[in-house]
Amino acid sequence: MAESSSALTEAVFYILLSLGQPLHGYGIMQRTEELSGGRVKLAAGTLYGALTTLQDKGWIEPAGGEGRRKSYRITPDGRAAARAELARLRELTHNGETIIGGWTE
Amino acid sequence: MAESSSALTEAVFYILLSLGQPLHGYGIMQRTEELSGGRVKLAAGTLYGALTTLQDKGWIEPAGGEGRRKSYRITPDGRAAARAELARLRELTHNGETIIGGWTE
DNA sequence: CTATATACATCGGAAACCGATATAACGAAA
DNA sequence: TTTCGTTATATCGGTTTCCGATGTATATAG
Repeated sequence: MAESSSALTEAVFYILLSLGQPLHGYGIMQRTEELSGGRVKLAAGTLYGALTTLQDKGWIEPAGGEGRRKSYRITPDGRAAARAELARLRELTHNGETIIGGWTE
Repeated sequence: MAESSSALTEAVFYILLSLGQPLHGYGIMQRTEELSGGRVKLAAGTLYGALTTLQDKGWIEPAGGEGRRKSYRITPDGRAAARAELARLRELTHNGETIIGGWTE
């Protein structure tokens, strides 16, 4: 790939989408499954690994936590990354529609 | 992720889109860059690795080759995979628009 | 003749995902 | 009250995929 707006993985995109409001890890799992209509189920390893990576990137940050839960919130950089990804997805979808639309039918 | 329609990488999606007509490896590189408006540039390792993987999956197949070029064509399974990916992209784009559209603004 | 573009291929390293495993607290049912 | 399912976080090893570098070779343009 190697380009300006590098692709986000589906897991990361849904994690960011899930954090419109502060939410804890397990809640992100559930919200992702809900948002995707049950299609995307984050594995524990994927989620908690990504939470660390995303904090290192500054796209999410801790937002306190009640009891044993650890909540996170999305940062401005995180929102920017999600918007950039949406733009990439739109372009990709558009290209796919144009080209695949011209196949046999 | 772990789901019914597993995500294709951008590299693989563009390789499939490039093969509307039989084309050789290097041509796929160029066509991908062209189709993506210069944004996606396939690294050699990515391309030739993916060509092997995609043949193993039965999504592309050899289509002869003039001289030192090796051409490939997409198979019906390959087309199905591209269409499934397009559906996934549409859903993802739609979800992204809905949710991100509700942010700050 | 030499540099650039074409063309294929492999290698090692880095990400990212997954499933399994571990730990632990909670609430409900038996 | 004990046991089971859910909530909740975390780590580990293995697999896949990508990337950039490197290698080889031919063709073409300057």
